[in-house]
Amino acid sequence: MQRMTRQRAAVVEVLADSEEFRTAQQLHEMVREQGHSVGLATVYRTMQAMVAAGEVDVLRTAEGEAMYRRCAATEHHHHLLCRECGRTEEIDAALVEQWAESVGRAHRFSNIEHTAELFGTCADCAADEDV
Amino acid sequence: MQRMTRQRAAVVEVLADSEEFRTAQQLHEMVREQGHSVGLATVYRTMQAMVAAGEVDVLRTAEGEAMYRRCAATEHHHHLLCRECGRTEEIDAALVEQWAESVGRAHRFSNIEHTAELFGTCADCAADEDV
DNA sequence: ATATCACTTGAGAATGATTCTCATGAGCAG
DNA sequence: CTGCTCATGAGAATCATTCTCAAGTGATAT
Repeated sequence: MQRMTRQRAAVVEVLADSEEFRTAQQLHEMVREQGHSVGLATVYRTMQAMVAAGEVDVLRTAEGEAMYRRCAATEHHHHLLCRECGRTEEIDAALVEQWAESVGRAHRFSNIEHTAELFGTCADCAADEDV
Repeated sequence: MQRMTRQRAAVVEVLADSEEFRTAQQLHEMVREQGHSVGLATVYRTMQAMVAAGEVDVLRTAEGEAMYRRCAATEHHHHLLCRECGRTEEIDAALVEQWAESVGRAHRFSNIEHTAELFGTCADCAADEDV
């Protein structure tokens, strides 16, 4: 049902060019820097649709802000995010899945979901701070 | 430096009587149901202070809303939260700590922090649904 | 008990992210 | 090309949270 519009294309393109997680606001600004004119509401709508379609990852900062990133892997996974530069590593976490399952079972909870994100300072940024 | 005021006492009491995680808004309402009059801003301020002091746990719902709960354990830990009734299990997650550390090291990230919460349906609520 | 004073409070304004409204615009099937 | 329907955008609306600042009140010394 999704129509391909100029706006949607612009948002998708910016997202595709970006390695890291971005807030909707950042995406909006990036799109206009590219010369396109797209409403903020449209950025939000596009992100919602893509999240629903499993085409992007979402995560929440400690402040509760949503961040989006294109997502190649369709399987469930987690992230390690540099809090300085936003660089993101996609990490495999079979361990966490197992942990979640077993803890859930131990407490007799069903239908377990979980969130898990790591934040840190990447090697490059840590080096910069020594200056 | 924390003064004990009527308002702060009321908030602390409501929190103490509550087993589960509550939003600031819920706490505010509960306090007034108890007959006390406390401003919403004060609830937020009190929660901020208690979080800083490590006396309460915070977590974010998928929608980015903050929820608070009194916290006996002073050590770092995680939660398993029933999405139906809000019931909370405090879980030990030495495994997750180790995982976070080792993943961080593997990617040469320093100063690792992490979030991890589990959501599910507890046995009681699962039983109710069969009706 | 009293005065003192810095820390608290509360009502409402301010902020910031996100969602909604609705009139207008534009894909796309026929 | 036409028409129908969904998409868009500007701004209003919503929601959680924080800020502002005048007025209130613990804690402490007197």
